Amino acid sequence: MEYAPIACSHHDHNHCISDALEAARQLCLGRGVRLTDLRLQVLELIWQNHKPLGAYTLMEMLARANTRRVAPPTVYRALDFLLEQGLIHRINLLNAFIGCPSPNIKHQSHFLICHACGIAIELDQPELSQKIIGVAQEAGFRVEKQSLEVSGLCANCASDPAVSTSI
Amino acid sequence: MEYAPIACSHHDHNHCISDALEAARQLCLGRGVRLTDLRLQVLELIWQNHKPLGAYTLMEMLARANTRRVAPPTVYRALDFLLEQGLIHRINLLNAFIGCPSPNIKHQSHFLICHACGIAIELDQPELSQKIIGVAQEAGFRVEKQSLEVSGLCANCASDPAVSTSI
DNA sequence: TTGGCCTATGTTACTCTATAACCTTTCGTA
DNA sequence: TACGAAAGGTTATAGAGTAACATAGGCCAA
Ligand SMILES: [Zn+2]
Ligand SMILES: [Zn+2]
Ligand SMILES: [Zn+2]
Ligand SMILES: [Zn+2]
Repeated sequence: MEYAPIACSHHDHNHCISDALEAARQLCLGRGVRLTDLRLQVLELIWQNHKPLGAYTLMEMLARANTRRVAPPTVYRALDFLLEQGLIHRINLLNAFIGCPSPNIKHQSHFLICHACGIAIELDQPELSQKIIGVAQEAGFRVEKQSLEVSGLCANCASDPAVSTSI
Repeated sequence: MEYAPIACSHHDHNHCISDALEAARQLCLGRGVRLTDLRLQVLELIWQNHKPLGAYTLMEMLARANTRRVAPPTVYRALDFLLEQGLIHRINLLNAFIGCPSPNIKHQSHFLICHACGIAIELDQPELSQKIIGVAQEAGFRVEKQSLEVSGLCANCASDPAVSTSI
């Protein structure tokens, strides 16, 4: 393996969570938008691990945490906010949502998705974004948003499927 | 504009349709799989233009053409077959399906999608596929399937939105 | 500090997308 | 012609997302 993405290796995930939440707080403060309790709670749930979560899974988690029913619009509105602020990405392949590790930097949505363990690894490859823009321009196309979703096996699952599901 | 994708220019679309259907017939014959009336009909409907169609839109079109109700599983089974054979692609961004112009050649699903006129332009860029595989390999990831969905404005819509909706 | 406004959340009902399960028909082959 | 497999029909239901309207909470100006 050339380099192990953090999502794909054993690591202190509490660190991922606290970093993400702190970044979100700073970002919202700086932009003058409100990171309400609900929005923060949804973001925290999404960051529970590196696997994309569906809106209805989040709904159940919210309902359990708050010991009351939570309806779809509640969670979708929070998700919409987080998407707008770039704090999460939507994985179209899975109808699911995942936290963005670098919400401060404007970038495209490029993911590696393991169909064995379910993790989604966000790529940070501006060069790839540029390449895609170049290819599009050759066709006279004006790019607004890219979504690259590569499915396959992550490093762990490729070497030992049994182990990686526990991460 | 550097080169105009056929989907994006005025062209004899009947030619697109007949080419696609003939290619499908040959491909299925060669593989020993059955291109039934229903499957052919769905493929033909999908090739109606270069815009992805949803399963429920196809259902209605089928119902109208056959003057009887058509239930979801009917169309989804046909779509599954066409997907398996590589005769169509699924656009996750739109929950919709579009005909593949080169089903004979194994390739990845790379699309430019215009949000103004709705057309989807399939890219043919093996070099881009390789680049993506390379980037994934650097993360120890074994690629099985790529889905690149770029949204923005096609050449027509970028220059004159009013015109292009009529293509 | 109060009133009013804007934003966020709650609630109900609904649409759109997709699949499970089971039955009937059709097709190719023995 | 009879049989087994594959395809299609039917009903019901799961899963994902939104519309529309009511209520609550924060913010600011008078
Ligand atoms: Zn982590
Ligand atoms: Zn994995
Ligand atoms: Zn055409
Ligand atoms: Zn267009």
